[in-house]
Amino acid sequence: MISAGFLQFALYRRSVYYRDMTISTIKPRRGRPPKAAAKSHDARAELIRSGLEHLTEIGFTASGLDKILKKVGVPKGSFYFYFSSKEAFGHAVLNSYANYFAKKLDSCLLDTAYSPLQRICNFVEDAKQGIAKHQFKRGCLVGNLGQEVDVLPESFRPVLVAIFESWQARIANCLHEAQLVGELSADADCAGIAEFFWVGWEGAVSRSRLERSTRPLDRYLELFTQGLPK
Amino acid sequence: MISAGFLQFALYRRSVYYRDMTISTIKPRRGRPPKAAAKSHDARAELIRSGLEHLTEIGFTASGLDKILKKVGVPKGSFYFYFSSKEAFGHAVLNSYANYFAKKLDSCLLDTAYSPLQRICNFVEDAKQGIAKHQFKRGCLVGNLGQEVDVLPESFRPVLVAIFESWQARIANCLHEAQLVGELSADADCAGIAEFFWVGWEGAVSRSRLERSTRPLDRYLELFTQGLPK
DNA sequence: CTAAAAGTAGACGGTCGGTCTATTTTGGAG
DNA sequence: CTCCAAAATAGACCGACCGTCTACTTTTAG
Repeated sequence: MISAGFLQFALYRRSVYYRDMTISTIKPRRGRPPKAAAKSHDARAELIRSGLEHLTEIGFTASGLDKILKKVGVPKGSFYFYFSSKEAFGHAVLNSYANYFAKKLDSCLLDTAYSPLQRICNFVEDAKQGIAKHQFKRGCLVGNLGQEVDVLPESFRPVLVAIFESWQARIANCLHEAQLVGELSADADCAGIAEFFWVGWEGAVSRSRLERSTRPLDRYLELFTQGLPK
Repeated sequence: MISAGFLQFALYRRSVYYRDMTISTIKPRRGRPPKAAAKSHDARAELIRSGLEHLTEIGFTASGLDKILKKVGVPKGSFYFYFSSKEAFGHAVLNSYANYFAKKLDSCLLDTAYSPLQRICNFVEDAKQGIAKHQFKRGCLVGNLGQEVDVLPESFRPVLVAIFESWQARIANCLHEAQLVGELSADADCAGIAEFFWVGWEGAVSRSRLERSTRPLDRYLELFTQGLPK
C-alpha cells in the first residue's frame, strides 16, 4: 500500500514546469524508483526538453551534457542509462522538435477558418512571437543543426533534409489550396515556392536572432507574400 | 650582405600556397628571424588565411587554435605574439573576410557592362561557384558567426550587423540603378528588398551546404528575381 | 658586447564527452 | 519472507582538446 504522503516524497524534489519557465529543485533519489512515480516522472522526457532548450540556443557541439543534465537534476551517471550516446540523444531531441513543429504547422496550415495564404501568415506570426518570447535566444533547431552539419555526425544530415522536405510539402499543399481559391497564379510552381519559403525563413530567423528584433521576420513575410505570382 | 642562398634557407620550410590548396611543410626556426625574411613571410597573414578556412567551414567555437596553427606551421606559442586572444583573432579574420567580400561585391555590382539586375545575378553566380568549388564545406563567414552569435563574445554582434548593413547598402544602390533603367518598379523599397535579399541569401547558402547542392541557391535566385516588382 | 626585440617551445589548468564500476532501492519469484 | 534481478544514481576516470602563459632562443641595433 502506498500512501499519498509517500508518493509526494518520491516526487518532491523533481523539477517542475510553470508555463515556459523551468524550475529545477534537482536532487533525485538513488535506487530503483517506486512504481507509482515512474509514469509521472520520466527523466527521459525531461532530458529531451532540457536538450531542446540548449540545442536551440547554442547548438549541438557547444551544448555540454553536464549543463543539460544539471538543469533537470539528472546526474551524469544516469545519462547513458537513458541514451546510448550524445548522438542518439541529439536524434531524440531533433525528433521531438520535428514532431512539435509539424503539429504547429498543421494547426496553422490546415485551419480552414482562414484563406490559405492567410494561414501561412498566421504561422509566421505565431512562430515570430515564440522567438520574441525567448528574447531571440532560441532559433530553429533544424536550421541550427543544419549550419553545424559539417561538424556533426553524418547521421544527422539526411534527417535534417527529410524534415525540411516534410515542412516543404506542408507549405506546398497550402499553396496549392491557394491556387484553387485564386490567391495564387494557377501556373505557379508550388513546390519551388515552398522551398524558397523555408530557405528564406531560416535566413530570417537567423537574422532576427542576430539583431534581436522581429524586423527581419516581418520584412521577410511582407516581401515573400508580395513576390508571390498573382 | 645576405646571399640568395641564405634567403632561401630562411624560407624553405614555410608553408606555400598553390592556387587554393594549402601545402604546409611547417617547422619554423626559433629565435628572431633574419630581417630579409620578415617581409616575405608574415605569419600573421597566414594565420588569418588559415583561420578563414576553419571559421567558414566549422565556425568560431568549433575551430581549434591547434589546427589553425598546424596548417601554417606556426607553433602554438607564437599565436599570442600575433594576436592578443582568440577573440581578437576572430575579429581580424572577420575583418579580412568582410574586405574580401566587399571587393567581390563591388566588382560585380559596379560593373556597368551589365544591367543592374544582371549584376546581382552575376554576383550570385560567382559566389555559387565559389561554394561549389569548396564542395559545400565553406559557408559565409558572416552568416556562420551570425548563427553562433549567442555563444560568441558580445563584441562580434555589432560588427556582424554592420557588415550586413554595408552589403545591404550595396545591393540597395544597385536596385536603385535598376529603377533608373526601368528594370524595377520606381516605387519599390530598395532598402527593404536589399535586406530581404541578404536574409534569403544566407538561408540559401546554409541550405546548399546541408544538401551539398547548388539547387537551393539556383532556386533562390530564380524566385527572388521573379518576385521583384516590375 | 650587450640588451632589447622577435619569435618559439611547450607546460599548465580547465572543461568536456564518453565510459565504467560501485552502490542503492524496489519489484517479483519462489 | 528471502533473495536476486531490475532500475537507476554516484561519481571517478581517461583522453582529447582549448586558451593562456612563462621561459627560452636567436637576431638586430647601438
